[in-house]
Amino acid sequence: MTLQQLRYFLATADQGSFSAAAAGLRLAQPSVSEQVRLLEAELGVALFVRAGRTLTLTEAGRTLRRHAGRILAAVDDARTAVAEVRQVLTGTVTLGVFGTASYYLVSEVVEGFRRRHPGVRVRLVG
Amino acid sequence: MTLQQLRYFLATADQGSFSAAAAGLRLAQPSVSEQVRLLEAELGVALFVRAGRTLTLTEAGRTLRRHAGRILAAVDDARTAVAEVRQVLTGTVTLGVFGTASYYLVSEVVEGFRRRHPGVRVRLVG
DNA sequence: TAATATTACGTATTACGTAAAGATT
DNA sequence: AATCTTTACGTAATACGTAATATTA
Repeated sequence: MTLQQLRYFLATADQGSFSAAAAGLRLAQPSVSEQVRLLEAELGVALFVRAGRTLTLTEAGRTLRRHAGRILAAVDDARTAVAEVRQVLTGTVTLGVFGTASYYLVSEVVEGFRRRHPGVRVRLVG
Repeated sequence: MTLQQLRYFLATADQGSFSAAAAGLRLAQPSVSEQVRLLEAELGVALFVRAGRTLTLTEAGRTLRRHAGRILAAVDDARTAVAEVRQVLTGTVTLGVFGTASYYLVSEVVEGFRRRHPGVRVRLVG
């Protein structure tokens, strides 16, 4: 089970069609079909009932649909959370330091900070 | 971002080492390193600070760790839920039918049922 | 020097697209 | 006939392992 497969499955379930889902995902239909087929194979259940050209979700399909939505939402949350941290920890900090022994005193702290936050540029101004 | 990458990342964070994580996952170290590196590249943030041979999670890494745990748990939930449905909908139903016109009457219902639950074997006994 | 991480590179897997066939309305 | 799905197959991307290099305790 991959996130990609869950996305393709969800798009197909939403659209009720492989071709429509593929169009929305800007992919060829067979690619979408294949991934859904692989997902079904791994889970050991049919997710759709193919009756002619009409697709219907099975019970398993409806179940997975709910869970897939949750999973993909959690992935988006993760992205957002990390992006926010990156935002915060990607800038420049300018530090004014006065007094002779000061460099010594701050160097240790600054080094530790730099190690933990490599994305932040630390400028020391004497 | 793939589930695989999240698994490798989580294992590495838990073990505090690429080699230990790789051993646990029964993979070669470079494979694990590479996937984590790709994950960092996609997110645009370092997840670990490489200080010598010691790995430490960055702020972004700690954030992702929490979310990754949630995501992978949600995936397990999905698997379990689908497996339960499969369990229920993979058996044999034997239906005793009496009376002359009965087959006609039930056939429509049975066909609909079969369509919705292809995993269930339906036996009709006259 | 023993243990760990990174880099380099070849191989095997796999995701994708195009093309063709099958099926249904 | 037109639309959709599946099958078949070749190609490109990529995940993996082995080997070599670098780095540190």
